[in-house]
Amino acid sequence: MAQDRLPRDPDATRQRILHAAFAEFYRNGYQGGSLNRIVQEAGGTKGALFHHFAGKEPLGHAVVDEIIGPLLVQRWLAPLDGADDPISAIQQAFRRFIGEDIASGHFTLGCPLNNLAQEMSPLDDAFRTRIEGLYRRWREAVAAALAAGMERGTVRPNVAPDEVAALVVAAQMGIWGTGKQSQDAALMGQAGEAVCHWLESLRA
Amino acid sequence: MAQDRLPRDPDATRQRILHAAFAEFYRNGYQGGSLNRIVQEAGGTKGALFHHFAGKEPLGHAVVDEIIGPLLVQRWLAPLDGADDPISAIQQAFRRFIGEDIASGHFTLGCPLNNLAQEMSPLDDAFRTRIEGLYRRWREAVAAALAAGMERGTVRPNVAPDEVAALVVAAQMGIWGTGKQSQDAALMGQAGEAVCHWLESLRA
DNA sequence: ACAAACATACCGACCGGTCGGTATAGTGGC
DNA sequence: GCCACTATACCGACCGGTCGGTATGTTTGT
Repeated sequence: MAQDRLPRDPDATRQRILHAAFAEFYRNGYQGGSLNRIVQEAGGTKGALFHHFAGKEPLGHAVVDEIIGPLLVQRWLAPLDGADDPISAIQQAFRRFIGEDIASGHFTLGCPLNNLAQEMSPLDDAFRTRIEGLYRRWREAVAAALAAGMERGTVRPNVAPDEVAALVVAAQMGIWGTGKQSQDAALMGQAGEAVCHWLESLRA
Repeated sequence: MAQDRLPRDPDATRQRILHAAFAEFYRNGYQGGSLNRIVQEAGGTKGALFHHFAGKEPLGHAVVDEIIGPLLVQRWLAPLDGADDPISAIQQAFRRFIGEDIASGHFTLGCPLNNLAQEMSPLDDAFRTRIEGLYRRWREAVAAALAAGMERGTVRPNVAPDEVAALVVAAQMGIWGTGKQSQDAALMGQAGEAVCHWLESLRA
């Protein structure tokens, strides 16, 4: 049979499947996401998917570890690294990514990490633990940056870094959730501004 | 055949199915929720379910309208009615319901309204619109209470009620989402305290 | 150098099972 | 007797996952 197969490239195939899975789960959730649609979107087959991933669940874990995790670091953790003024850094991140997700229209799909977190946490502890690790790193990074800011004198001395970090992350969940639910960009922006005003009140 | 003869009571049957559906969707989501499990839990059959509801989607709508809606009113809207001091009323609601949901263990399942909102908003506009109506009422009630508080002199004059209301509701989503994700009651309580401290800063 | 032998990458038909939904028969209350 | 109500058997669609098989490297013996 004269099959015109694509030239072999296992890594690229794996990445195509992984990105298709991310998009499918982002749109339809993990439970609602279909492996058939994923392989179709990736231009591959079930055989290829099950060659690279042991099943739907390991595929979901790989999406968290290899796609969503790095995305979180890039968006929310990297800007805090060695920031003299953590409050401004957090404000800038909120304003920038709310703006970007509104511009791209992605805000109607919410936050990929939060989507998976809300769907899977009560159902599958392996998912929950993986996701919790990411959120914990996030909260710890915010708290550490605030504590450093208190040392440097850019953050009010009587704030509790852990408490503020818990609300910063919770607010991100809620704001992206608000955008996804309402599909109202202005409302999402309003909630973001409210966070920025609250953070402003924490300056030294 | 010796059937255990339940007395016929259509309204009670409908309510049993409705409450079983609420519990099933609360635990497994709408897409992951199974009609077979619902009728089993309700002690009924598919025939009874499809007699009282035209299908899964109308059943989901009824859960929102007849169960979740009243729950929202009772928890978050009623305490604001004619409150002289809206900030204290909101703080009390956060502290009370975080405490109740931790005590009951329900915090690991998140907020029923937010769960449905996050799952269904991008998938089904009929769901989204229904849920959005509830959230809009909530935000409007908070904003109105704050505006009234400004009139009475219990709220700082230079706050934007709409903005604060957007963050109050977003924070509720995020805090219940944090509890569901982390399954860490202390962390959820911490985030709640952070909201209360923020609200404190808005007093006149 | 070259082919046999093996490992990897991929294909797509097919599996059992569950899903939401339907058709129809039986039953109790006005 | 009628009809709202409930029960049961059943449907096609789709699910995640499996499997036999094939095409494409890579290694190895001579």
